[in-house]
Amino acid sequence: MNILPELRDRFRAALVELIGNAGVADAAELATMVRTAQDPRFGDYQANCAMPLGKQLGRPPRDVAGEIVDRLDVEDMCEAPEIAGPGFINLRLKPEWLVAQINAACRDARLGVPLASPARRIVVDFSSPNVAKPMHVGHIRSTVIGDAICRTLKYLGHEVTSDNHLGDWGTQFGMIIYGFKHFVNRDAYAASPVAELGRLYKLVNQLVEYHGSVERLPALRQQLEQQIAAAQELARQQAESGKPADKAAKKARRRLDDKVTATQADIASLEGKIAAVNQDTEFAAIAAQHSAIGTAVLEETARLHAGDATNRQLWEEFLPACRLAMEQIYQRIQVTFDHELGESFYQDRLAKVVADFESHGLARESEGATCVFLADFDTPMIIRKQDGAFLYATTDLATIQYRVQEWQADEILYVVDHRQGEHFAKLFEAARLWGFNRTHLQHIAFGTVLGKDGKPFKTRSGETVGLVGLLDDAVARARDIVAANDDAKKNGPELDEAERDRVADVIGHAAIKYADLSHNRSSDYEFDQEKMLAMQGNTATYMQYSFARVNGIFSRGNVDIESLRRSGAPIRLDDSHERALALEILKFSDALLESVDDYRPNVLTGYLYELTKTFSGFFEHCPVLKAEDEAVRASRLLLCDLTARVIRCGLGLLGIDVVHRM
RNA sequence: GCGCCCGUAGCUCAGUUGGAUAGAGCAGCGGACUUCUAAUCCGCAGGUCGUUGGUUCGAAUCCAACCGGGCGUGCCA
Repeated sequence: MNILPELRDRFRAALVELIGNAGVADAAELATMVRTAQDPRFGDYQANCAMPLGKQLGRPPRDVAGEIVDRLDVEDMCEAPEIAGPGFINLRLKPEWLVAQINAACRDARLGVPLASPARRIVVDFSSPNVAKPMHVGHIRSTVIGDAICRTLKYLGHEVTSDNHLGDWGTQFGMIIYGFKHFVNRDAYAASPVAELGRLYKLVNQLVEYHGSVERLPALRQQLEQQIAAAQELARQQAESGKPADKAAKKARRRLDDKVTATQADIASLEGKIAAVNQDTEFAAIAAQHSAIGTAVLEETARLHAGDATNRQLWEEFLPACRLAMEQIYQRIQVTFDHELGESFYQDRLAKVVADFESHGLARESEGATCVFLADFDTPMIIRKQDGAFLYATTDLATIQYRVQEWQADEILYVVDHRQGEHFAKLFEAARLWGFNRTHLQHIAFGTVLGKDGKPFKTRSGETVGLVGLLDDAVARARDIVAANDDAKKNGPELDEAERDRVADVIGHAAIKYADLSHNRSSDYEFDQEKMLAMQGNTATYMQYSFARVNGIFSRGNVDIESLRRSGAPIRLDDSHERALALEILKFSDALLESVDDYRPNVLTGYLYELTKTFSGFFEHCPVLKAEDEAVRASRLLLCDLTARVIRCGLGLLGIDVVHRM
């Protein structure tokens, strides 16, 4: 049962009756102004629609509230509604209704969560790493958020297709092919292809950046001199004018100074890349031998795309190894995909996409490239480069066509970094012009993972942080915490070494996932290992602990919860903490709907946190095993069980496991 | 220059079509283990919601300007 939608329906009916077809206000919109009460003193739910309606009707809102209440049919669910303040309508659920609902949820394998109707066909595009590069911290968000969205949508009954749009056709393969041709260590490659390919990628990338830096540096230094000169000139002029510097003058100077600082930082970064090579005479010699590596890499890529036999064969040889390495990570974090159609899958469709755009007059040549010019955008979307190569915009268009035609997608979600916002805005507009205007396309944007310094999370040497190392680290920390806690137990340790390992594995991975999911996806967030493994606050560990604690009750009391569930023993809600817990459990359904409404998993984590806190209150005040009589004991055991089931289900929808002991 | 996003407690963050007294965790202070897991719980303290105006019964939320920060901005993805 979705409580909130049910109440809104009832209000809509009442509002339609009240305002009829007067056209003054939209009853459906006013009905959405029913929400959970902010303060328990106001009841369980409140409706705020009387104020705006009163305004529109030109009548006192309290009178309007009264008329809404007169027409409102909630007698089966709620106590008599109360009108408060300027015209709030406060609702309090009837105890007998709550009892009936919580008992129904207890008997329901879906915990009272109805299936969506109608179900939508939704394609979720997420994770999408470049297969030739090792996965790093930047891939966490897309993978974890996308996975949670898929799981939740599926649970709600939608037809979800998850697709990992792998980067398996880009320049990175040109790099590996070039590296393989010039630098491969055959023994290392035989021993571990992926490690050797990773080394080659890193090496070639570094050489490309080295030469690129050497090339750009003189111009950048010149630019710096000009900027410094401009800044000095401005300062001199302002000094000569004799006038005290006003706000605008100060701003102009600071703007120039900022430019100087930015250029200095760029130069320092380039110099760092150059120095890294030059410090090592052997490395410097290699760099000198491969001075044209930048263009050579692009040529290798072009040859691959053109069907060159050698490069094609190398690509076919490398790809399975790279994918296997990725699969291992996905397996480890328990993320699966229905499809993994990478960029290469669409390569023979790209020419037709461009031709289609041209023939429909949607694209035209500009500066040698084929461009789609769109209203509201200063720059065009380029779908074919001067040199004839296609871009990811082209692939994305082909992908939309495929997903709509082959999978009948009603909706396609792209769980991708917020920095690509403009790309997707253009892509969606271009797709609409192309004729895909019945498919809802949405960019599920997310912010950046930051380090302790508030800047994008990097290692001390400035490299991106590898995903495997990060996971290993989290599990190792979890292992220490599990051991310390188990050792400190009153009656001595309960877990053997194997179980400690297993628990640490679950908790460590959960901590990383949950930390990501519990933040509003559109915000940047600070990656803090200590904090995400903390046992207090809104962390996975805290939820898992609550779950384990419930299980502790069952095992200590030798309770066979399965048979108790089947026994049909009724749940009673006599204590206020029991009532609060039951209401929270019944809100699970609404939390899932809200979480999926704008694809924000943090709505679900927030709900679970509320649930566990409410459970703490119950646990504190309501003895379970030592309840006053058998009926109360059974009722409370079932409430504990329901709490555990919701936690397990909710965490499961976030891709997070539970453990029975910890 | 233009565009998008952000600014909430000492720190990290919630707060989403405008609702009643702005919430958590950490850090600080003070309590609670012979009683179902103290990885916990309870209490205290901590705020001009960047600033200034505006819209209205009501603004952290909407609008404008400004201040501060991030990102993007024609041939990478």
